[in-house]
Amino acid sequence: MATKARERLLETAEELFYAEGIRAVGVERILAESGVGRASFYRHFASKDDLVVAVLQRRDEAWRAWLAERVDALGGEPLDVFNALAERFTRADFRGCAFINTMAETADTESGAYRVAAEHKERVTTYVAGLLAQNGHAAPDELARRFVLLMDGAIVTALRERTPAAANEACTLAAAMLTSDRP
Amino acid sequence: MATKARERLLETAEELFYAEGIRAVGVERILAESGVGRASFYRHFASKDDLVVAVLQRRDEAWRAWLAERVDALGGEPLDVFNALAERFTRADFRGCAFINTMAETADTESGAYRVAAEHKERVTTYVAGLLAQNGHAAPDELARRFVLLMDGAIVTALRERTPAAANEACTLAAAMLTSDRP
DNA sequence: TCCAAATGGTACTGATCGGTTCCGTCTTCA
DNA sequence: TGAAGACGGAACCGATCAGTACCATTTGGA
Repeated sequence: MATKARERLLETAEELFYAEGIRAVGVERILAESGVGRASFYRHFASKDDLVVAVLQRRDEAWRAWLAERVDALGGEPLDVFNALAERFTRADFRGCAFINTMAETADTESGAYRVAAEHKERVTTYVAGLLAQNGHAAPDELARRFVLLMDGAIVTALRERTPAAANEACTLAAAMLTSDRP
Repeated sequence: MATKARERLLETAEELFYAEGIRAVGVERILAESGVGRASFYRHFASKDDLVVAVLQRRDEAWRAWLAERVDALGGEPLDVFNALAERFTRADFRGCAFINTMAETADTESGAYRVAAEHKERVTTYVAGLLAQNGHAAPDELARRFVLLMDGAIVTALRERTPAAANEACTLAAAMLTSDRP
């Protein structure tokens, strides 16, 4: 067995969903591109929706692990999240935030996909709050909420401008917020 | 003729596209909900993509007209754009920014839909720059870019939190940016 | 009043959607 | 070596997709 079919399905689906959108990618495409048989697909996932949820959960963990790793490598300060984002924005395959995109194209807020996406943002917020607390900032929860607002604003801006400039601007705004916090 | 078929198609499609996503809404649905015949649809629009572009152009103008009207009514100061947004966020049918959503679910940056969406954001930026210049702020173009970043961040945050709180937070960040600009 | 244009309804196309079923093959481990 | 399970391929299902063709009706203007 080359690679496990399930793993190949998750990898292929993640790439395609992120690049073209969840609804735009049919099961057919995923099967063709992954080389997995139709029957095997439905042995691993009850439905396409199941696959979508699994893909998003997987990406949530990978994304947050990546962020923590990059922030740590860049110095471990809260503002480094924007430097990490700037790196993402320059990637050729950058297509915004997979979770924002999911919420944008998934109307049903009760669906599994929407839930996982919303949860991802909360977890990122929690991570940023920890980072802020760790660096001695007061009211880390409130600051973290604004950090994520700036991060999402930067991501959406980068998606339409296709340049990493937005990361720096958001960083500047965040820096002003932090300094005004403790003069 | 009750209402012109074309107008009914645009209205119905705009509602459905915004509420459920462009790809999620088929031509069938639009016809059923608008009461327009299939043939009439294709007499007015060469394809669904044509309708999508027309809907987005229409919404772009309506949205910017709405923003200008609200800002004017609220006092005409740049920060009022966030108060206007707060009003939008409380609407029961609020589902984020139609243009961000369009870019999120449209992978092809060359498509008409993506182009109209990206253009919309530029026009909003231009409007905000004018507002800033009108109120005597230096470097209005640069400030406007950051304003729109904050607006988009607030919209995305409001979409997932389903509360208008993000508008106030973005407003606070923008206010800090303006005051640090001229002390 | 009469005619041309606009309209709504229906039937149809070929393609694709998500999902089920069966079958022959390959891998893994005892 | 043998058996069990994982696998890929293909045929098939009903539903829906965007789009076309034809026809009867309604409308607005002359």
